[in-house]
Amino acid sequence: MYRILQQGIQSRIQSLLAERYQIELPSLVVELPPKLEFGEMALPVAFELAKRLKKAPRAIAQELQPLLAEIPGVASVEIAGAGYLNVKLDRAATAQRLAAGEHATVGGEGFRLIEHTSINPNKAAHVGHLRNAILGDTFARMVRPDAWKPGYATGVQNYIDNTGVQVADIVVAVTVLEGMTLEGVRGWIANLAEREQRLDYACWDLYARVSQWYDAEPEKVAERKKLRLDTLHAIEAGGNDTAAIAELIATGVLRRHLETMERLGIEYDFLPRESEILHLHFWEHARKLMVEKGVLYKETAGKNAGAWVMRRAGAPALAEGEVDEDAKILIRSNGTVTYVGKDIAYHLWKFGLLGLDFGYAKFREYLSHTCWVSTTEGEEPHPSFGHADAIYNVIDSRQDDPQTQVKEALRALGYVEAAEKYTHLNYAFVALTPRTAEELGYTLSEEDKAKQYLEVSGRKGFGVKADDLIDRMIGAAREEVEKRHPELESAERAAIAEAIGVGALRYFMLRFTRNTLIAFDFRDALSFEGETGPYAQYAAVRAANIFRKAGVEEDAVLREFAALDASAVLAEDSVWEVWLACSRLSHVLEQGIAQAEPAVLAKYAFVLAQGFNNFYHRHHVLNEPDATKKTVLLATAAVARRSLVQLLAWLGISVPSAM
RNA sequence: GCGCCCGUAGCUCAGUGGAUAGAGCAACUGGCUACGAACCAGUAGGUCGGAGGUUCGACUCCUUCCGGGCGCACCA
Repeated sequence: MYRILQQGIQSRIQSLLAERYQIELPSLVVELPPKLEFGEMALPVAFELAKRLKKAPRAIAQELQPLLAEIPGVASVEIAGAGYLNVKLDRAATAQRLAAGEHATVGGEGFRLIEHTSINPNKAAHVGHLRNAILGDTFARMVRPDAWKPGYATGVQNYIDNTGVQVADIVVAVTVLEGMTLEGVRGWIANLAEREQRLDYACWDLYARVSQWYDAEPEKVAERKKLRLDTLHAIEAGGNDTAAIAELIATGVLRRHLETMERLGIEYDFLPRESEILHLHFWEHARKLMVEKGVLYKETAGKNAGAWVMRRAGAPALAEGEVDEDAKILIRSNGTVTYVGKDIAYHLWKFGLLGLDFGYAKFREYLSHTCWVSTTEGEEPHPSFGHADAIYNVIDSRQDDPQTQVKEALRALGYVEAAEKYTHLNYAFVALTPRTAEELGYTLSEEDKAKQYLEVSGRKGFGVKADDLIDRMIGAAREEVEKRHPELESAERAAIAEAIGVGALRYFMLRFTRNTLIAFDFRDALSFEGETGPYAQYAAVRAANIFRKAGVEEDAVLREFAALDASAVLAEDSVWEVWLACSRLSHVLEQGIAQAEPAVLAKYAFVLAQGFNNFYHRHHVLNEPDATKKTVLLATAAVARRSLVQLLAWLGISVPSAM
């Protein structure tokens, strides 16, 4: 609603300026003033014009003032300071439109592909993976179509590197360290399942063990590393027991990852696997394309002689005969492809530029849709997943370089538009505070204890496992629910605790902007007070409680409200502030999408909840003697609750039945 | 060496070139016979890492320096 009014005022001013001064202002700043006494919208436009018109800002503001005051929805315009134009809205009119559900639409054409999670399937997911998945899932919720917005057609995929060296490591661990055969592995997995033990947890320890084992005896390092490489090659080749073991473990661990993520409401549409990129020869096609266009060339001199390379983004032009030793190697001298090479092929596929497609098979059924996995053969019919118009890769900032390289390959191949629609949704990694590391039972060196944070490492088995964290969050919520609501049935208490625990976790991962490094600490994460998910949930629950106790329906209240003159009640700032905050919903969503920054919404959820809690405390709705005022207060609660529930849904946070 | 990110209250973080730099936590004061306090009100807490520059105006842009982190492999 705020956005609609804002757009109206913007276009009005733009046409005014064009008429009067023949000035084109493509973008116009309209900001929310720091205090309500300055109105609802502040325009510093007079400052901007002062130089171009060679007039004092205040004089310009005075000229614009009466013209702005005529805009529908605007109650008054004041000039403040050196030339701010402060707009006050017609509160009652704005509130009526808001109550009727009017809001700016968000959405557009084109298929958007969001890739997130992408955990190597050789160990349990940890807290760093949670940040990735929660960021990606939230962004998908912000963008995709739903009951509130048309949105953008969206596909969510989770890339599975099932043939990488990490998988080879876990195969070495079970075959060499544990001495299992293919049959043995099958039995082991079945046995774990019977005892309800998590395969990914078992692999977590094995992976850490085998990583140490490689380097444990100096004279055997070369031999063991060779074993690892041979294992990797056997997996890549396929059609042997080693590959079968890898497949069993990778798929088993992948299923666990999907279970873990589903606990947080995170689902996927498609799981492209590296094994298919390999077996369907994606790279061969990409290579041909790149060689044809001269993007990929064989280096003949210098340190990279014999390898096939590609120039880096922004590399300076070369003189005749000069060698670019900084070029990125895509094919090693021994003929094998590097990670970036495979990634280029995969991204050509994403944009439908490769001329090849995966086979597709059903992998998992969610309540509302199917998740597909890549295969060589595949089944028909299947949905289409490539041919994206825009892509978003949720990948940690440590991959900035390779990501830039893939984008550069697209650009160099002439796919400039695709390169521009390629967003690396990057974020800083998650580390652990020394205190939390010690709490988890790791022994730290004095040097480590002094650090601000410690980097998690799957290889070292150092980190907080995702399921453990989720268990703890829900457990902590459960304790609170038991205390507060002993009267409720156990199943309901469990459901409430789950909503709160998950809400707290998701909010915790979203409240930091993407490039803020999170030093994870249990004490912070387990807090349910202040700027947290439960705080926002609580505000929504309180609003719902009003209606439960009053025994009236929100819709009925809003209908009644539509027939009222609410201006007297809305003149009270403590009431109007809630409406104003709610009116910014689509504005903030649009902003969050434009910046690809879910933290914008998380922050806003807190502000909205805070506004409502404040209102709740100042106005005792059910005891209100004046009938008109009571209806307006009820409508305020209804709109606040509706806005909060919608906003939290985009954050993947549900509102429990009680708190 | 080159590239990217960060430095804001005791701690954790917000802050599209614009008004007196804001929250949460922690500390201290106060508020439940209420739509249940997972809440609210208040107090205290700042050379926005340092120095220059651009601008009517800089936490925000530029330069430089100082701290901290990450990335730049014929590892994946």
